[in-house]
Amino acid sequence: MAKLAGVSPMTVSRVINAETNVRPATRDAVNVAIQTLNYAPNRAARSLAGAGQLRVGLLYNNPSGGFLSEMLLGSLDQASRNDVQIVIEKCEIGDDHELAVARHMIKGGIDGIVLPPPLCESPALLDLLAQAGVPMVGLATGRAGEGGLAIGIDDRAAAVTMTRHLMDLGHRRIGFIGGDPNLSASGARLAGYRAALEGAGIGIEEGLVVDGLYTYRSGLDAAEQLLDLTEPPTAIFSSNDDMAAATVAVAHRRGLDVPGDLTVCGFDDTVLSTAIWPELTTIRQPIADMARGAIEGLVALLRRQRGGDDAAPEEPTRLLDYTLIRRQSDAPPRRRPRVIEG
Amino acid sequence: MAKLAGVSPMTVSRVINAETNVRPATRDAVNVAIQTLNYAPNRAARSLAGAGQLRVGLLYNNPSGGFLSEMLLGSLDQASRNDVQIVIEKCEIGDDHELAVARHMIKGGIDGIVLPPPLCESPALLDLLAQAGVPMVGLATGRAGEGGLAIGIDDRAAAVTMTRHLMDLGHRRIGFIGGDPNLSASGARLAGYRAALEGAGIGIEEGLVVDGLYTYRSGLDAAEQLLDLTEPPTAIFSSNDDMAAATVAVAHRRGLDVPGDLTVCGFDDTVLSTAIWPELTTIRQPIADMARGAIEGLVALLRRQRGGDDAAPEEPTRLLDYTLIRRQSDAPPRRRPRVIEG
DNA sequence: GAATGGCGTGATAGCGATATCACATTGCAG
DNA sequence: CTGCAATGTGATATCGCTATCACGCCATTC
Repeated sequence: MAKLAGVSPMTVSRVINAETNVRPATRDAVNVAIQTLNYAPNRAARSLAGAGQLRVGLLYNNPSGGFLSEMLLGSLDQASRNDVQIVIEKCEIGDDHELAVARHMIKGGIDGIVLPPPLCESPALLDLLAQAGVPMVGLATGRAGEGGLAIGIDDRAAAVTMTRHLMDLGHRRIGFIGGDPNLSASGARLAGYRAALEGAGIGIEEGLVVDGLYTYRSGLDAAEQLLDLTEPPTAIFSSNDDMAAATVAVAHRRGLDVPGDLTVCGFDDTVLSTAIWPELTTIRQPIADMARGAIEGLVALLRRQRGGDDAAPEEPTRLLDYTLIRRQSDAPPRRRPRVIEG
Repeated sequence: MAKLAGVSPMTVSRVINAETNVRPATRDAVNVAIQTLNYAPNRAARSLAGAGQLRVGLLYNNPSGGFLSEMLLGSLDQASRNDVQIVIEKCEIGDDHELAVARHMIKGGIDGIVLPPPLCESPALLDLLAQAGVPMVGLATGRAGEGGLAIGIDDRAAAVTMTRHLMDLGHRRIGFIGGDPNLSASGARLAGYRAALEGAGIGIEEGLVVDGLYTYRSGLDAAEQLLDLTEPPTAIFSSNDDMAAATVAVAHRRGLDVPGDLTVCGFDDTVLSTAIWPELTTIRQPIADMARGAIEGLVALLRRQRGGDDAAPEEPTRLLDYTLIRRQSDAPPRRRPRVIEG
């Protein structure tokens, strides 16, 4: 019994059902106990006692393996806590395939849905869900849909943090590889980069900003373009790890040492960032925590609805903390080109 | 209540469960009532009172993101089909941390456990589980523990397939980067490589076989070693994708084109294999299917046990099909070193 | 400073079945 | 006719959770 650890029988139930009227401290205590005991509520007892089981959908597109597994881990963990059934489905984007899959899910009888990027930014999909009356929560995004929830990090602030970090190392010519302009996070990251530079009194040089698409290949092209400049940057800040990894590859192919000759930083802290050498300095998003929060928020919303309380959530978008993970891909710039003295 | 019609609460249960000690007259009366009321017992209540739901643990160590997410996807899918609860936990290896986590799970009351590599090859862990009487199933492995199940691919045959593929392209000097010798799969892959070469009448040159540890860094070292040979290989077959990716990086750093100057192949088809350029030709294991099979097998075993039937499974280890995925990292060898003619 | 109201928490009573044991019956031996 | 199995049936506790209401505490309010 979780009650032994915490000190309450009923309160556990409240935590499990993501009810709102539990003091955060108490909630945490219960959660710790849950984790410790590896506790999972008994379905039979729950449904016997009343509360039917909720089913939430998780529709994903094609995030990196690291993102996907963290998302799954977090969702599952929280789902088992809340005794929510999770229905997972993958979709392609385009040809309205995402809509077809979503319709399928809705017909399957889900009560709510979790959408990671880029799906959480598809207007057609959001419309469909709104019409079907299926509440949704956006994962790793800053923008909540109509009446929906969102959970993510402050991308702009994170980009500012990273850019400042590079300036603190002494860099002044910092290249930036942007992400897919259709995603709001891309704009936020670019804005952060700009703001940090301007805040330091360093002008923006448009040649140092190159667009990518978040893919390794696009990173290859972008890096080539930056390193082809007559006065190339001493550091490159890439909007995700895949493109940063590509940048490292290009640098190596050109005989540049990373981080000796070129500092490279990524964003997202995916597996890739530690799978290559040197390992990437990057920004870590707490994906698993976001997923937990997404499920929890959705459950709370659904239960509130079920209880007849139709009030919208007070705080539709929740921001979690990000972390700058420092690894081996950054260093101060060399003072000047290497010259053999003698 | 059926009892109103008949006149008994408990007796109904007896009738429903076909117990013997009910007088025919009473039984008939109850049956009539059942028919009249169109009564059906409540599943939730029954399982609450009697047989509980199965819970199986999934203990993982630190597989790549791709492996993890596929494993999760497959397990979940099957778990929801079989109405099994899954408890997931991560552990480190060493310091007996895996044992501690396993004990925790056992105390948490799991009925069986799924173990991906390398955990499925830890003797201490297998011992612990055997003593606790927790059945286990090994995932992506060829070796079943004592009385346990295993599901995987035929690593040796897969390595033969890949090696033959390289020979079909025209390669004769094929380097091999081995994996952690503590895992049985590593030995099987090496054996397959050897068998294929010998089968083609090509002798094994020991200098072409280098040990790695499945990590990117170890791949870096191994690749350097192979390419430093006075007569380097024209193709390198690496025991996993991480080391293959490292090999590509080393080749690029040395100005070698992949696959023009060097063919590189991996094993596992992890995300990494498509995250880099050129994308890797590799062997795909159907991880999700394996996970499904693992859960399914475990549930069957547990239900059989619970039913008192203590017969061991007919077929403790199941092999699934692998696939050779051809991408852009392989090509026929160049006839001879490039020479400028003129 | 007493009254009021909101909020977090605990106490209690089931949900619909089964296990277990106690209680009638009955049958038959002594 | 008494005594004691064997047999059929009911009473009760219990499974693990949630609904509901009552309680104590604190912050308002006048």
